Amino acid sequence: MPKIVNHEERREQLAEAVWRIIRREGLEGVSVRSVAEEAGMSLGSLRHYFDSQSALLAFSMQLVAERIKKRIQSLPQDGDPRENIEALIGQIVPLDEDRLAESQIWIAFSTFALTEPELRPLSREIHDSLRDVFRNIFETLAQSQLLKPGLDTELEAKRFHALVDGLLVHGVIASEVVLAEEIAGIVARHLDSLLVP
Amino acid sequence: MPKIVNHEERREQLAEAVWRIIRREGLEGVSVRSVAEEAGMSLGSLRHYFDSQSALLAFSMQLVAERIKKRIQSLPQDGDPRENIEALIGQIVPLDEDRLAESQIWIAFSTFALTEPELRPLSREIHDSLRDVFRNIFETLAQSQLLKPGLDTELEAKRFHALVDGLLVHGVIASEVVLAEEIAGIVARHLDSLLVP
DNA sequence: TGCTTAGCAATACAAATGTATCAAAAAAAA
DNA sequence: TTTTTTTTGATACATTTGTATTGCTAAGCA
Repeated sequence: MPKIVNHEERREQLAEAVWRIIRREGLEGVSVRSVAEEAGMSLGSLRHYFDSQSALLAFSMQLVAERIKKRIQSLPQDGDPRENIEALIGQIVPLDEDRLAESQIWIAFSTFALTEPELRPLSREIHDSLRDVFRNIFETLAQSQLLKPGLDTELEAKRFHALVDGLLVHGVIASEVVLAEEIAGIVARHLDSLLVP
Repeated sequence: MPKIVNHEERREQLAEAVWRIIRREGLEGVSVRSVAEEAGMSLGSLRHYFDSQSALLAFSMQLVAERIKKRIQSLPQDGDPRENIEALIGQIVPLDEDRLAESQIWIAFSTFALTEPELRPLSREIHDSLRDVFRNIFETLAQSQLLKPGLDTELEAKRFHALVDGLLVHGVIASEVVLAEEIAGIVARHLDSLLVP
């Protein structure tokens, strides 16, 4: 057997190189050559781990989605419901540098996926699963009588989901201006308007 | 003097060709050749109207921004304040096919501008001017005593702005699923929660 | 009628790109 | 040590890309 190389690890290294290029130059800057150089390996090496550029992009997109998903799933579910929700949102919205990086990468991939049949299903799947998360939140809140009476849970879930994604976009577009506290404050205000005191 | 050709009109034709390609194939599909073909003219012709590809892209982005801006400015300001606001939002959010097209194009350009120093200022300018629109709305509402008491107008402006941009993104990502009435309903619900009855 | 010049089309060219091929290198297994 | 096989690097190639050049066309002006 030849040199022992952790196949999956190498693939993740390449995906992370893709991410760095996306942040620096956008998806237009991602070529097989630029990625290989960024990852410090040769073109032939990259080709050994990914049969095509689109396979590399699909994997890179999938990986960032998985990382976010895992981080969300590993959140402690103690604390009161409201704290749980704010912790969850804090994993989505760009409150710190890491989250900002992820948001930039995710926006780039999502936009790209709009016209790439190969990536679009994945993009939609992530979007839908996040929508379901919001649905669950509100159904649980309603059952626990924590929601103000008379609210349409389905509509409120969609409204909150849109607000959170809007904050994510604004955090990326105006990252020097939109402060983390601002985002947190808006989320807090929204929850105040929905939950019983 | 040679053949009389409306210079500006030709440039707009080319910009519209760019838009069609963006909708169909994304910004990656926009090359000087594909645009020339889409517009039904030769490469040399295109070059005659735009010195470079980035000039073409900058103009195309500027033009879509101007068209939206003009449409917003030409809105009748009669009707009660709430109707004015809903009419304004209706010009931003993808409630019909034309608005959906504009949203798709705008998202593509905004994402592209994140890493293109030449386009970024324009993107920020549009973002900021829309932010000011929301600010004005809420300041006017507050002065007219139409806002529920105790609201932070600055924060509410940002919250509404984020919600609207989030709805725009969701309308584009899930255009087959997110219905126009849904979007309108969410906006209406949000205004209900802010305005005095 | 001829002249001037904006508009246009064709061609060229270097650079970058995705993909393919192939042989060398390296390390485990025999 | 020899064999085997994954890993790696180099090179090649056809396409596509942005840009530049050059000459032709056509329409208004003298």
